[in-house]
Amino acid sequence: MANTSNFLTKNKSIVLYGLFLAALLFLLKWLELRFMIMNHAFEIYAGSIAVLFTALGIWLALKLTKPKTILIEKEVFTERGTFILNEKELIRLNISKRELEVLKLMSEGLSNQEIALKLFVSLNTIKTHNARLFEKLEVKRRTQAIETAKKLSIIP
Amino acid sequence: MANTSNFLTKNKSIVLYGLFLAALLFLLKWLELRFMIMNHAFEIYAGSIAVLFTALGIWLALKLTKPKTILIEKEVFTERGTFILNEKELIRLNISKRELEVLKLMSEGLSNQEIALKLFVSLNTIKTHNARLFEKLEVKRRTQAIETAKKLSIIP
DNA sequence: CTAATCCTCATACTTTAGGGTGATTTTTAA
DNA sequence: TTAAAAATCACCCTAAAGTATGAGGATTAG
Repeated sequence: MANTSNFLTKNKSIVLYGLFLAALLFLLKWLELRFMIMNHAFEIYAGSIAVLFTALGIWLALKLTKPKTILIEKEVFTERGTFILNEKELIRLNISKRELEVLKLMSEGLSNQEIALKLFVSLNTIKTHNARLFEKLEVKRRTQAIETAKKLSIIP
Repeated sequence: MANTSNFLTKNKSIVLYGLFLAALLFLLKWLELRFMIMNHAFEIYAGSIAVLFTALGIWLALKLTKPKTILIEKEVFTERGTFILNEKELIRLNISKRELEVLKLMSEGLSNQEIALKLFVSLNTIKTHNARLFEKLEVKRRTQAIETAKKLSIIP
């Protein structure tokens, strides 16, 4: 059932086109009879088909063309000193709140020991946070971490 | 040559009859074909029109409609203004060219060893420069030196 | 409930950074 | 030219940073 449904959904246009053709066949047969009687209906018939299928072609083209996606990077200038946290990057890099906190203090020039005291945790804890941060930011040193984080607007 | 001519003359009627039969067979076959085509000519004609005008419709749609585009605007925040080196501070703090050079590389996240290699000097030389820099900037660590220097517009 | 994160901490070890001291060689400016 | 500043380097030592591994408690999403 799921497969059928899926098939129908995916090939909706093709199915519709098929149904339309079937309907046309019936119409043809019916018109054939009429043709016997009305000799000059042929031009009208041909014209109708032309118009109908032109419309069908247009509809198909509009339905089936994939819209192009154009990414426009709009540059927004900010005043000096205006920091806007890039939350998308935080999510992308999977950086936790605590790690960000450590990163900030690190960028302010605090030593690991000072950060530990400020956050009421042990020095080892800060070191662990650092290691995780360096991993996530793909850097090797705190100075690089600060540089990268600033570029990504993770810290001011 | 004489033989052939003789044969044709003697059996003229038979040959003609044979030829006529052959012609008739051809005619029959041709009529049969024509009959078949005549029977279905209408459908073929209609089908041709349908296909042709479907194509025409598609072509029209693609030609005459603007290409479907979805614009995705991404805001990129850029800080207004460029970096202007604060020479007064450099003079005030009495920081030499070489020291500034080291400071810059330091802020880019390079280790002392990397800076030494880049500037073709020994690791000890870089350490000496650092010590002088920290003294002049009145800081204790490289991270603080970077912070302070950025605030003073000594480095970007 | 439970699997997955997150935060925490420890131990042991290596590497890098920084402090102190002293010295030599360029460069620069009076 | 000559003293001052700048740049270079060495050695020794300590402090801080970073790596690796393991592990327990708290929180949270499925």
